[in-house]
Amino acid sequence: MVLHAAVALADAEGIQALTMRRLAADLGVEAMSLYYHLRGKDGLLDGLVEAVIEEIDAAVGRLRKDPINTEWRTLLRQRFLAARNVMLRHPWAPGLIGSRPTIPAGVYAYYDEIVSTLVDAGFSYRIAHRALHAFGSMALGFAQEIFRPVPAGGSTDVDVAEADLTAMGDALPHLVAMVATEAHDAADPTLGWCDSQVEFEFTLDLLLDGLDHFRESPPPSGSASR
Amino acid sequence: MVLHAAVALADAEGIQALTMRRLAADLGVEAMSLYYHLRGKDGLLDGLVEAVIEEIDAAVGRLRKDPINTEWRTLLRQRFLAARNVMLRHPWAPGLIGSRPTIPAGVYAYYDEIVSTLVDAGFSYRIAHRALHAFGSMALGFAQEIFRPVPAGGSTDVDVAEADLTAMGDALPHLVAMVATEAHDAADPTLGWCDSQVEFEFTLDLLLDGLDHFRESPPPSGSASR
DNA sequence: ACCTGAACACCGTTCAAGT
DNA sequence: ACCTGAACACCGTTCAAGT
Repeated sequence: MVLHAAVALADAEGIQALTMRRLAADLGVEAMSLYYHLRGKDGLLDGLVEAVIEEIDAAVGRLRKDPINTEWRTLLRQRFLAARNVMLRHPWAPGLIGSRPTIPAGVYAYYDEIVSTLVDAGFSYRIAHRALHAFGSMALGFAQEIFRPVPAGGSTDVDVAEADLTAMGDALPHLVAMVATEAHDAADPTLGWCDSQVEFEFTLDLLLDGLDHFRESPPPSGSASR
Repeated sequence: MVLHAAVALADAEGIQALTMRRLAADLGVEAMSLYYHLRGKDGLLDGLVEAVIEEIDAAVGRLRKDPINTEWRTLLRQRFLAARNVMLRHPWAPGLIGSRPTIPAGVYAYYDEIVSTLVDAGFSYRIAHRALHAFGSMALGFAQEIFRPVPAGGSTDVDVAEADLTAMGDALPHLVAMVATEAHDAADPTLGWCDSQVEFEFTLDLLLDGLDHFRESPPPSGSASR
């Protein structure tokens, strides 16, 4: 298994040691042979991301079997702790996922499950969407504008993410429904369905409100919540 | 100014286009000339990070002049929004800061100011520390274990961050005090002063508690906060 | 079906040499 | 003080050729 060897190499010596030539050497083969099995280095990196997602899914699957985890709160809590454990085993993973120019399908499926948990618990799609942003790096160890990626080299096609999602169709029912709802309700449709400024401020206020309870001296007047 | 040209190049064509040879070409010079002005490519990247931090500091300095911003909440809120604006101009910056093997001094100073704002508002150092983790990517656009970096290639020296901090001494009074307090109070000192598992769960519960208020259907029994 | 050698266009960097 | 050419050890990748 070439992917398994790649994960082992990245774990042992860091992602910068994962080189086509080095990976081939570990497999006792010439670098050019890898191109028969992989779609270049990008294919390799996409494979690594999928492998990590699968590892998290496996851990979450085990959690699901435990009857203790039926409540949305503990379900998400356990899920994120499981994801964190996997990331601690593969410290290169968050950075890799965050830097991939295209979002591997497994990541969408992962987020779809989170939205599913939230809406089943009584959250609206709008709040589920905000929760996704708020979780940020808690969910997969990296924080990025998932649904409107800035491709690091220009080309800010606003609709690309939406097109991607609807193309994926039935496999991601909750994400598709979420996007549909948000796009319909949007105050200014030209902004696209996801106004990341609003999401950012929502998360920020969530944290500031929560932290405020831990203050040990009285508020210096007029510190009402927003 | 070589740093200015580097920022312009990264802004225009992405960080992967920022190559010693390409940067030199933009400056009308040979690649080898850069080594006279820069400590290699690492020196260039460190310089980029410092430049971005300075840009944020400049924006925050302007905010400070506005008498509206005296309360900790609005002060931090405005600071993070300013940081976000800078990051939007330099989309490569969060990833770069997060991937740097060593943390540039300006980043420490930046966090020192945040801690200062928090303790002045009545937060304990312990909670200030947790707040720092909770803000995560809000503060600088990237999420990482700032104070115990995993250097992506092994070598997990637990005390390195603490040694760094104390060495920086008087320039970072609040950070130094925070580390001292936490190290003293630590239940298990062998863990180091920063138990990132605890920080992770604190942030997670902060978010889950905050989100719970937005649920639209009643809790399915027994959904007490933790 | 699977692997390979040679080659190409790139990297960052050193070093002795130029002005 | 500042710049340079040649060279080195690396990258990812193509392509025609082997078995």
